[in-house]
Amino acid sequence: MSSGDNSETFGQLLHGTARAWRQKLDHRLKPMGLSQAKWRTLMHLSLAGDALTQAEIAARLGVEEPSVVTLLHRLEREEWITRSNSQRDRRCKMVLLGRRAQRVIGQINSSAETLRDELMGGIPTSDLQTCMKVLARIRERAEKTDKVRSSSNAGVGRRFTRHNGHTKQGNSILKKGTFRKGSK
Amino acid sequence: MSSGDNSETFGQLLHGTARAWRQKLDHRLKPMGLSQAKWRTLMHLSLAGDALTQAEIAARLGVEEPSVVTLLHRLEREEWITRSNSQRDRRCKMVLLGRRAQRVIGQINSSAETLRDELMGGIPTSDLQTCMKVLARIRERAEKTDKVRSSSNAGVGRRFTRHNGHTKQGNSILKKGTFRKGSK
DNA sequence: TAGAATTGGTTAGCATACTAACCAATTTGG
DNA sequence: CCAAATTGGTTAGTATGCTAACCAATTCTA
Repeated sequence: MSSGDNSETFGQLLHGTARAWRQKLDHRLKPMGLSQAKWRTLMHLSLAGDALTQAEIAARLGVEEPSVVTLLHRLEREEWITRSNSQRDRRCKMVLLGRRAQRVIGQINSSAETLRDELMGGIPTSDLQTCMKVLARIRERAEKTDKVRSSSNAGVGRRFTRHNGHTKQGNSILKKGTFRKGSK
Repeated sequence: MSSGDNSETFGQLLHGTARAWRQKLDHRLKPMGLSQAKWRTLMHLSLAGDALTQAEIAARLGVEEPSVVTLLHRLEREEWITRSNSQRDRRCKMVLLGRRAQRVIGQINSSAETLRDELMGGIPTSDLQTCMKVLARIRERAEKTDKVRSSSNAGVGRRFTRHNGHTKQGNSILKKGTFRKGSK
């Protein structure tokens, strides 16, 4: 019982808050046929202003690639996005916003922003900054691989690798494991 | 572009941090055959020191009841818990820690606590407190039902309602909707 | 006290995310 | 240039969580 057992741990609070936020946003976006995961995908596409590959989307969303596969399938089925094969790299699929999304992306973003303002309004900016600093620090530590000896790449390395002519960014989630089998 | 669009929004950071924390804990607990969801369930049971109903567990975990059903199924299948029918209320199933869990609950908790210390160590206590205050405030707002007119129950009411002789606590997640159909 | 409402639990169906394993294309190294 | 490694994408299987709809037991109320 060494640490804080009174009331609630930081972790519980962190998860509960993230969950409540996500739920609320899902609820708000529902009438428009969206959810947080979908909205975030569209938002990143809109922000990029250009087609992105699935790998880039995964990196920006901070999720694994298989997760975006099904996510994009759903978005495509509902005509929020379109996918096409890249010219320069036949492995890649370029994802871009469909008409439907372009038409309502503004509304959607402003809905998310309204929520943001409702949830954070009135909280002193300095407190918010402290909070963000703390969260960033925790996330940074939590994202470090647990102890897979390899020393020296603790830094920020390997950003903006351009192989296909596509710009890549690695927005945290730094592809630690690689889990590829020998492929026989 | 009224709010902070530079670098990263608070929401992104919040979710990313929660996700990274969960992933890390899952990874640490994996060798013991657990995950965050399972560990949290066992922890609450251990903390209660007594059998709990599924509804109580749901409330403490901050998830919906159907979610605990499958969670408890998995925990039962792996012999972490046992379930039995309540004497006083035949609707209830009392859930309690199995031998297996009792034997290792200490280890598990200390594993979680070690992680907590690793992630938060070195961060000024006052910063942590500010952060928790901010999070609590955000969560509180996010948990308010969106505008379902019903006025007056904005307060903290309806806690520790005891009907079956079981103690209930409603640890946030305040059963807003109730979504019951007329049952014909 | 009988019917209505509520509560505890469940099932069905879906959304989101993960790991493991794999294929096809591209890049790298000798 | 060719084999090996890497990279982009996918499928399969699982975990976790949700809403909707329902049954059975209990509590409330007229």
